[in-house]
Amino acid sequence: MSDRHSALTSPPANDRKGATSSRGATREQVDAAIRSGLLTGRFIPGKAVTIRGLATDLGVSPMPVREVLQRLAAENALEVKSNGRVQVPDMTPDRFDEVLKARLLLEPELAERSLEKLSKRDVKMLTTIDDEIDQCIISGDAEAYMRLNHAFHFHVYRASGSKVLLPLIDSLWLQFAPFMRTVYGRVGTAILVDQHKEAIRAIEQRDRDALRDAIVGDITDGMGLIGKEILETT
Amino acid sequence: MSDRHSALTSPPANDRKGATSSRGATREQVDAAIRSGLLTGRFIPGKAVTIRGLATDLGVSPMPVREVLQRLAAENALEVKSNGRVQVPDMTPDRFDEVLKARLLLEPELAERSLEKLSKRDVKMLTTIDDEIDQCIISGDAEAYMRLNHAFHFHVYRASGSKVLLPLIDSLWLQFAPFMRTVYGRVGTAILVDQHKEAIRAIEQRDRDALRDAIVGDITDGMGLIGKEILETT
DNA sequence: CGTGTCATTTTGTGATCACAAAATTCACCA
DNA sequence: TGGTGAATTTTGTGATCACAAAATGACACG
Repeated sequence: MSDRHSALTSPPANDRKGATSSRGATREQVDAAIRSGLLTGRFIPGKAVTIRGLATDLGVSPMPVREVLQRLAAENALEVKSNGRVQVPDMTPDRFDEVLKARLLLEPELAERSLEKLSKRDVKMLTTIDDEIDQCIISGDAEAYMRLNHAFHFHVYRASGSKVLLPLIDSLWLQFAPFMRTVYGRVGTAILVDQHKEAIRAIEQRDRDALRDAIVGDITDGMGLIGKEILETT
Repeated sequence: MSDRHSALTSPPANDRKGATSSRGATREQVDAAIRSGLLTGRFIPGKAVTIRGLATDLGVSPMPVREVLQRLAAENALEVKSNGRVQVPDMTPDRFDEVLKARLLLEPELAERSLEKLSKRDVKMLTTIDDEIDQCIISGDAEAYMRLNHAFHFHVYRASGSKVLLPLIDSLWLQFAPFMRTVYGRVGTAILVDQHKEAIRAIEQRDRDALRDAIVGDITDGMGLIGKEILETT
């Protein structure tokens, strides 16, 4: 067994300390790897995640993995079952509905707060990201789409400088992302509608309400309609 | 040094295995202890929290403490500095304002969703808690007040059965509780106004808007006015 | 009296180990 | 052939260790 579940980008045991080797560097690397894996849907909901498995995949000892798994469990991105087993939580209709409503509650709010902080440079960056998103939708690259969609939203939200709402939204994304990946895998990316252009226009025009509407539209279009899939497929 | 910082209820190395010894029991015990300590203000903001210190306080090995600290750091209840040191985050005006607004955004919403699930038995329980709260305000027992106030709010919120919003609110409480404790220590508990009675009445009458208003009032009264202390004392 | 330096202690981190519980495999029998 | 039991492997957990970085304190010097 040379290759494991291969949910991670598994650099072949490359232990180059050339990068930053400050305090807790290994843990941060593991954290970033697993987080990225969750956000791009490389982990399948319901599938068990083992400490030793991830450790060998990432070429580190089980120790930092244990801590990271606890962190992600605290953010409800992972679920620790009663037997200690860790897995990506299964999505239920109730949970899906709750995450959707929570997103609609928090994200337009934070986007509006970001509005005044967003510069022309940010608009340029967002436009670049959005262009790449268009290509991903056409080419059907779901993983890249998810990564870029996350980048787009959080580029906006991060501008707010929020230290409270932003982590909450982060938690929400970690919760629905793995499930959405399975949805895209089933229905494809063709059904995706790009609502980002209206958001960009709203930012350019400094229109608070229009930005809120664009975010709301993006969330409902991205999750709302295709999310109903779980009600029939299960 | 026999006694440490004594931020915990330090049972004298009582290793009673008599209780539940299921998987991860030690970690849960440590988690509950530290969480409770944060919510009742037994940890001072800005003060460093050491792994070995807590471990010896709780009579366990550093290992479960490490994991719990990571968990709480993920919830922004603790802060890991660049040198790896863990401390209770210092409150800043910006952060305080953000937490306050986030509470006003989430808690009335979840309270409203709880409304239909709350039974007469719950009203009875809430009334009992509120009576004890009154006594704490009179006697000036800030720690008991905080514990009961938390119990009151979360008894309402838990009824909603929420698995998404509830953890987010949990995170918010962990963030502001330690700071509020220092506020109460400075201005006393006499200034506290009890808004819970209106909440109870709203629940009895199944009045959604009244419940929202009561929760909003409780949050603003409890945090809003006295929170302005930090703007002058700093 | 203040200040910089050096030795000591404390602390976090990653690794490894031992153990128990759980899951898995597999042989054996009805 | 199908299921049931034990044997084996896997896995999480708590503890301990070694190491480096950081904090602390002592002490000498200006």
